[in-house]
Amino acid sequence: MSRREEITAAARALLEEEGEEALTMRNVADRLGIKAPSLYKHVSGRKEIETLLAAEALGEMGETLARESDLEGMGDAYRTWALANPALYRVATTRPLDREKLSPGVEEAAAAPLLEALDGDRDRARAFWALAHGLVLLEMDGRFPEDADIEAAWAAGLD
Amino acid sequence: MSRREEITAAARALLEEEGEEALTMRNVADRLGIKAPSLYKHVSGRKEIETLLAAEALGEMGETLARESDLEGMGDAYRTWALANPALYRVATTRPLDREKLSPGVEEAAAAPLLEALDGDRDRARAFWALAHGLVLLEMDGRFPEDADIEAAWAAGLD
DNA sequence: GGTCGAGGCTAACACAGTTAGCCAGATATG
DNA sequence: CATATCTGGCTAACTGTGTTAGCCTCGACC
Repeated sequence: MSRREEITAAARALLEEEGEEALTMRNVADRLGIKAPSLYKHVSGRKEIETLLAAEALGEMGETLARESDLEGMGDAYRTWALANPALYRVATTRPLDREKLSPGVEEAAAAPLLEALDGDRDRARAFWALAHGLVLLEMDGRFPEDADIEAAWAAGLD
Repeated sequence: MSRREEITAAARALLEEEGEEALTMRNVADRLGIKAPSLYKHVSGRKEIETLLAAEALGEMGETLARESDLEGMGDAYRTWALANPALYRVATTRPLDREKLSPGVEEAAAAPLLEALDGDRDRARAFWALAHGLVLLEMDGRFPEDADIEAAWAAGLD
């Protein structure tokens, strides 16, 4: 496990255990028994850590979707994963990620299962993605009252 | 124009002209020819400024939607407004807003036109909202390539 | 065995939000 | 009219953030 990977792991643990605002250079360094400036020997800064996390998250989401066969299953899986990893989900999907540093193909791989389930129709895939993304974010942010889940059925109703 | 309103206006101008990360207490204060600590005589902190901005934004979005009659028009209007006010849109719709301080009814008013266009079907209204929200955020974050707008048609296709 | 890079460290800077406490001027009160 | 109070500004300061500069040590390699 390279130092970069250890940093990514520490960052992720921080995100899961203490939430998004706990992802600071000093906290990450603490987890590794190190001082914050030393992190810069391995990583260009906080943004790069976030990019590493995004890559990891996108990979996992792609795998998760790939395990499903139909759209409804993918919707459920998407929601379940996101709600199980809310802070990581936000880091990975909110904010514009810089594709330079992202190893190429990560995004495509994440989208592939969905695209396949929709017979390669990119527009519908994007619409589905947007719907899932919107639902998850609104739910995470508590923008809905206490019902809501019927919308997963709506995603199915979409097709 | 009360001091609170002036603060809100300054914050909004900052958001529009210089982007989200320019929304700092010191910048807001500068716009008013004041020092940052003085803001606390009128506002409890940064979070409250964001709540004020959210209320304003939700109001405007509600008005914007109310001007349309069908779902497709609302989709276009929603997207147009969001892309014209990206930073404000983010502040208003991202992050959980505390409803305590929000004058009650603001949220309902924003949602009302959409709900009416859907004959009071809350689930479909939420699905539409989520779709629009997802599309806008993904577009704002540059998560799509350079096509995309066909999805607006998809929103129509949804119903 | 000397060289040198990898990977730690401390000190420091700019800037964020925020608090405490002071002070002038307007405003209200006796 | 004089006095008290309240409003809304101020400076100084604290904590926590990302980040940079520069030093030092240890282990690997010619």
